[in-house]
Amino acid sequence: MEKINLKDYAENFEDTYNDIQETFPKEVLPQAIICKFSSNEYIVRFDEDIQYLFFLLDGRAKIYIVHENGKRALIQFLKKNDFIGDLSLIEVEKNLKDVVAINECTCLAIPLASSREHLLNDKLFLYNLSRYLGDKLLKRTDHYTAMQDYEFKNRLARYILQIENDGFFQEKHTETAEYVGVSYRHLLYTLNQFHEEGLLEKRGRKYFIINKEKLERLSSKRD
Amino acid sequence: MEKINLKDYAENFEDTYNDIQETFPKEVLPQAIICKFSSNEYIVRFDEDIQYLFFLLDGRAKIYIVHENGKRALIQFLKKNDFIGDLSLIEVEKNLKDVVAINECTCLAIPLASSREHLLNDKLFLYNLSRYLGDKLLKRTDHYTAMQDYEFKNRLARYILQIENDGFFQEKHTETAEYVGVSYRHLLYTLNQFHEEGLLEKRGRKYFIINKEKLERLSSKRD
DNA sequence: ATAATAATAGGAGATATCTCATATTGAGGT
DNA sequence: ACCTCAATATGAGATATCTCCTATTATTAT
Repeated sequence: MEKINLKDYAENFEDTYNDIQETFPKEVLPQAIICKFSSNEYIVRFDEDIQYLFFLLDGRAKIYIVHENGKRALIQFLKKNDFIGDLSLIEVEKNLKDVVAINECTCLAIPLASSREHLLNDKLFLYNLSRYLGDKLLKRTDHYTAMQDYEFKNRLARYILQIENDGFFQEKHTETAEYVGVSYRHLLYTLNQFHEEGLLEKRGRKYFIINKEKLERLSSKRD
Repeated sequence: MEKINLKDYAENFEDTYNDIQETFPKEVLPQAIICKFSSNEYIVRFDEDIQYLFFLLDGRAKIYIVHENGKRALIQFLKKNDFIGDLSLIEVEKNLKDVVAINECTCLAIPLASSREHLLNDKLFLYNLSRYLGDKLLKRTDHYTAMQDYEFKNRLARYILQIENDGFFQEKHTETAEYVGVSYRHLLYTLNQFHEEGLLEKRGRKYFIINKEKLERLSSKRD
């Protein structure tokens, strides 16, 4: 992890810095720094205290919950403008999560010890935080209730459409399996099935969507 | 649904009224009323606009999410001091949920139209709302990730211990099945299995826990 | 009180999904 | 460039869980 002075960062990324100034009360910024994490680096570990509230400025990361039985579930992908440590800030978190950078991640890091009080006394920040948490709650609920009410091929179709890029589905299968909550083996079975049914085509190790309509039908219906 | 004047209610339930005054900014209370819902009555319907922010003062209710494929999932049980309509208040909700009273429910009802602005400008209320949402997010995540990482008998053991009363498990099987996310049929299989393994005993139509330790072991481990 | 509806209960068979084993290929570190 | 570890791929067999059916009790509503 590499630390950068916020001032130095601000000079090179004016637009992002403006966003930051609108999101956080000005009292906390003097203490904030920029942290850069490299791919696969842990931003937060489930068994260590968290010292900062992070705000993701660039890059992608993923949150895992670690269970006592050793299994872990990928519960969310993080992107620009997501918080890390929001639940620790408001002190409701009991079990921390693992947060791992997927590619290089640039984060604003606000020290909790010195800034908590400022943050929790800022009306606008609290309002935004509520909305952020509410939105997260809804998305997570949708994700998980879908697991319960749709069978896997429907959920997979949905996920592919959601994360597809230029018609290509190129997520790591290991990660996909953890996120959609099935075994790696079964994911491959279903991907093959999609292939045989003429929904996807394999190009190198990526899959290309060749029948988007059918995929869309599958994603929202039974079938 | 029966409406009661807040003043009248306050006279009979002083303690609860004190709680209310601490939870909500005083500007909104003059417009608030008390609503009583009877057992199985809908407090909110997924296809109708919500006009009030409700705060549950007494009784139990349950939230369902309704999916396009017709299935619905019980996502949360509500009890005293839970909000209903919190996500609509902050306007992040897209798909409403069904909320159904389990027994008689008494709610404080605050009209959204006239009170939204007051609520969202009150620092203390926003702080409490954030904590409430954060806590809800954590609990819901735990519930659902457990579905993914533990097999059903573990989850059922956990649920029984969580909701047991004086050693009796007496929830409706239909509701339990919807909440823990398995078919009614499979729930019965597993309950019978617990019976055969000497964990539960059937008394009338309730189950009585006769080996709590073993149930606890089952609830947190593989096995 | 009686009909109607919801909850409990269990049988039989189908299948979605898992576990374990094994081989091949790709990427990161020194 | 070489080694190691992670990711991809697939087979075979086991099982957790589902769907559909049919009775028998409770509850609720008229």
